[in-house]
Amino acid sequence: MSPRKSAAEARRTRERIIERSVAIGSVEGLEGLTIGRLAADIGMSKAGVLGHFGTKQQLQLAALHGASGLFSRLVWEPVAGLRPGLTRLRALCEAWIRYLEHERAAFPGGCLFAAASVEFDARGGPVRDTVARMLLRARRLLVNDLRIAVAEGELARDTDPEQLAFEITGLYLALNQELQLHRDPRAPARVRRALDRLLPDS
Amino acid sequence: MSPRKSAAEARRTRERIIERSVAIGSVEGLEGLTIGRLAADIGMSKAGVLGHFGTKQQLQLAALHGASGLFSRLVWEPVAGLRPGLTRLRALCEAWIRYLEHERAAFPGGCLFAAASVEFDARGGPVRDTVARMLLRARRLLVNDLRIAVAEGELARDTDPEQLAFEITGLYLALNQELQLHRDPRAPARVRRALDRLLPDS
DNA sequence: CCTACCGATCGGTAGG
DNA sequence: CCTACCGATCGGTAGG
Repeated sequence: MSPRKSAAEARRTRERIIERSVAIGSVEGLEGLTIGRLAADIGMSKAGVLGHFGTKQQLQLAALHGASGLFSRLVWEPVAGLRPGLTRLRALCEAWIRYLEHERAAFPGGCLFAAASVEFDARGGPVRDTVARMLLRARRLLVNDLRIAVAEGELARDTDPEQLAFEITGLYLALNQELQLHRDPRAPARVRRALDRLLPDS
Repeated sequence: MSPRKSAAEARRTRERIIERSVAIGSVEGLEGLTIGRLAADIGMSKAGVLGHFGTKQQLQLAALHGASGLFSRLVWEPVAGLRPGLTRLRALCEAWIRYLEHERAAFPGGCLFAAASVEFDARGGPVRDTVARMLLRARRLLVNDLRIAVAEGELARDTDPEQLAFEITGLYLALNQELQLHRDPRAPARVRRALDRLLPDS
């Protein structure tokens, strides 16, 4: 029997569980993420894992919030202080590419949001709603800087920010598929070429 | 005890099982497609279902081949006879949009290939390989007509067919996500606008 | 945080 | 194509 842990230790354990959940979820999906497999991976009992979250659904939501925090820290925060508009937008897009390309430790199965999106898109419930909300929030980062770029005259006046954000989203989905399914390392260069055309110097 | 069926009846039963498997797999994924659920849906016993395929993996492969046949019949065959090059390419793209937009009966959870791609991209095995092969085959349809269009002078000489096919793939992935996850009916129009820019009249 | 346990369901098999 | 069954694993709970 393990001794009761302090609140700080319990929090650290919770973080470790979430980190593993994100990694497993990216490979097996958030439904394929089972308590038993997770517990064995971490070296805990099922009840010990579940005690931190209550239900599997709460664990799935915690994994999504963990992945969202990773995106914020690795993609958004490094560029948030740059000049709003085309400058920040380009840096954001580049950071996003690197995130999909290099975060194999956190996401061995590719972007968790791309995976969870198709896994839950035909269901109801809080997991699906959370995935949808987080993806829209990420897209809003694109739309926001696109609007500023148009207002500042950095992009053509007739640019449709929502349209362009949709197309950029497609590039990231294609990038994820190309890296994960086809293991084609040329994909990042393809995205950069497409972005150069979508976001031209005016 | 049901009487033994004729070979023709058995074949029809097999088709019915595959049709349901494609629909369930599009919603629950090909792992979430369980023999028990499928059997209950069809009104058969588990052993009766499994007898047609042997293993779950063979059932998954049969579902993929069924969906591939659907794509051939609904997307490729109607345009295959058109003039190769830009004409056929545009018709192919439009048929592809309608297929994602309207085939809710066959794919209530969205395109089975998009779903299976993220579900299996981090694993090995024949299901993953089959998904990858089928997606590449579909992309080859795009690349093929893009090459012809360039050779015929219908697209700019410096067009990169592989690059353009990659970008079009991204549009379809974004379309699938937008329709399934966000339920946004404006998505098909967005894809058409993007395609008009990617495949301009020269 | 653990052990011990619950009913339900999983993929699959035997035998007819 | 069925019934009856297998061991394994699922999410979750009781109790400490």
